[in-house]
Amino acid sequence: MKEGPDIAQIGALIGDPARANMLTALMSGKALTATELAGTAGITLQTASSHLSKLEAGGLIGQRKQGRHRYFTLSDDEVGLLLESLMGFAASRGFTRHRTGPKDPALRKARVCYNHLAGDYGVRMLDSLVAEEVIAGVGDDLALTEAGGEKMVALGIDLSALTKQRRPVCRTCLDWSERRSHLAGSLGEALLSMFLEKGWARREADSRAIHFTAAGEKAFSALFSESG
Amino acid sequence: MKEGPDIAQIGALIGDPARANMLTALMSGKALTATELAGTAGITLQTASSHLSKLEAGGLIGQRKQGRHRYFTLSDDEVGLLLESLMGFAASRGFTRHRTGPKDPALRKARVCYNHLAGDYGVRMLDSLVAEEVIAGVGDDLALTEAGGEKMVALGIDLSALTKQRRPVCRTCLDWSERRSHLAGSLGEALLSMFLEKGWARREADSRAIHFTAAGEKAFSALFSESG
DNA sequence: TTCATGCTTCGGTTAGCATCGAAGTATGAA
DNA sequence: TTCATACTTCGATGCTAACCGAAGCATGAA
Repeated sequence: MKEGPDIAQIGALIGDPARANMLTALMSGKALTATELAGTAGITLQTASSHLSKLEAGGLIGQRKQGRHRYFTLSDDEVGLLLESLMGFAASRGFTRHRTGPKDPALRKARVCYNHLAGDYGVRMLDSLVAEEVIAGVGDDLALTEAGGEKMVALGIDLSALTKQRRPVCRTCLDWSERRSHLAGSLGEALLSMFLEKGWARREADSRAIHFTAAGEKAFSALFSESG
Repeated sequence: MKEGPDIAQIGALIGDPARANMLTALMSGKALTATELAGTAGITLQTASSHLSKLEAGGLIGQRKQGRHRYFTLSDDEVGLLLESLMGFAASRGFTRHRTGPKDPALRKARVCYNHLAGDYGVRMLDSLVAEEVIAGVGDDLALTEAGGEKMVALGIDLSALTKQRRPVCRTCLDWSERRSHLAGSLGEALLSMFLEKGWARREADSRAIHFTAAGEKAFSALFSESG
């Protein structure tokens, strides 16, 4: 009689290179079709289909049909957090797949972590939010302060929509490149959406990298300065 | 050219049932021999040896020779944190290996998480430490307050020894049964050691469960009351 | 209806790896 | 030295699962 949950099954799900590549691609937060995922994994459509049904059975991904396409996404934030922490661990043990390519600095600066901002910018943002006492709490039990809520509303965040959701508004996510926490949760998602909508930043195609415009950099730094 | 660290390799390492069982056994924090680990995994010594060398090559475990024995342990806190978070995720997706056996409530109440206290008691302890402002901080960047440090010294904790180590003094670890954070890091380890040394609690054999004595319960509750 | 696209299912092949028996090495005890 | 214990290495086996070709199903366009 073994104790506790079975980590071998999820390990095995993530342990296959093709599946790991698909999951990493889905960390971009985009909904991708089976064909696209097969491409990034470098396998045929049949094989990809088999992998996708396994991942879905394991609760790691979900799909929604739209016409004759099937769009796959990670199931929820939890999966994103787990994958990001696995990446951090992998990096700490020297499991890398690349010879530190040209994309690498961009990824470390700012990238999508499923649905929120990660990398140097993500960590700096959380640091600033804490320093300004917009967010308070210990461990993963973060919460918006009252004054912080007002600031977010002033920024144009629809706070009531966020709090209605079942998932947490604020949550930490261990950044693999910075090895410190950045902000996840529905607020983290809303802030990234805001950056993109306001044109402060745009997503790179086929990558998790986020590129800030010059104006965006300025606005971001003004809002989330290091001094708080 | 794939981006980021390679999560497939660690996934594969953890994904084999025999290896997962060994790692889970090592979450007890005890140093175990190859023979013992082979027993818990239900495999022969040869097979276990092969698995152990793979885990060691992957940086998940380390060994120290002592006479003709080889004692294996998890490499460091990081591995423990990762495994615990994997257990939480596995539990959330319904990957369990047991029919909620009799040991289960004991594990959820108090157990070893590699080298610190987890379960209901672990979470309550961190809550109390935060409420009493012994510990402050956001996300994983926890720190002892000045007053908190004095309290720990009063309890008999050798604070200078803890701060000399390279690893963090305070750290959060996501509890798989409570789905909230408990205290890890060198302080978390020191506190658990103290409980065991003072006879407040003892470890169950062949299990991660921790059993508190009646006197221990009382002392623990007095120190870490919910009201703070 | 006819054709094209997107994806799944089936069947058969192949490769990798977990497994164990047997032999080899190292440490300690007698 | 001799034997026993603890573990590793080698070699062979067998099973699983990843993989793809081919066929089937569903949706949409013409």
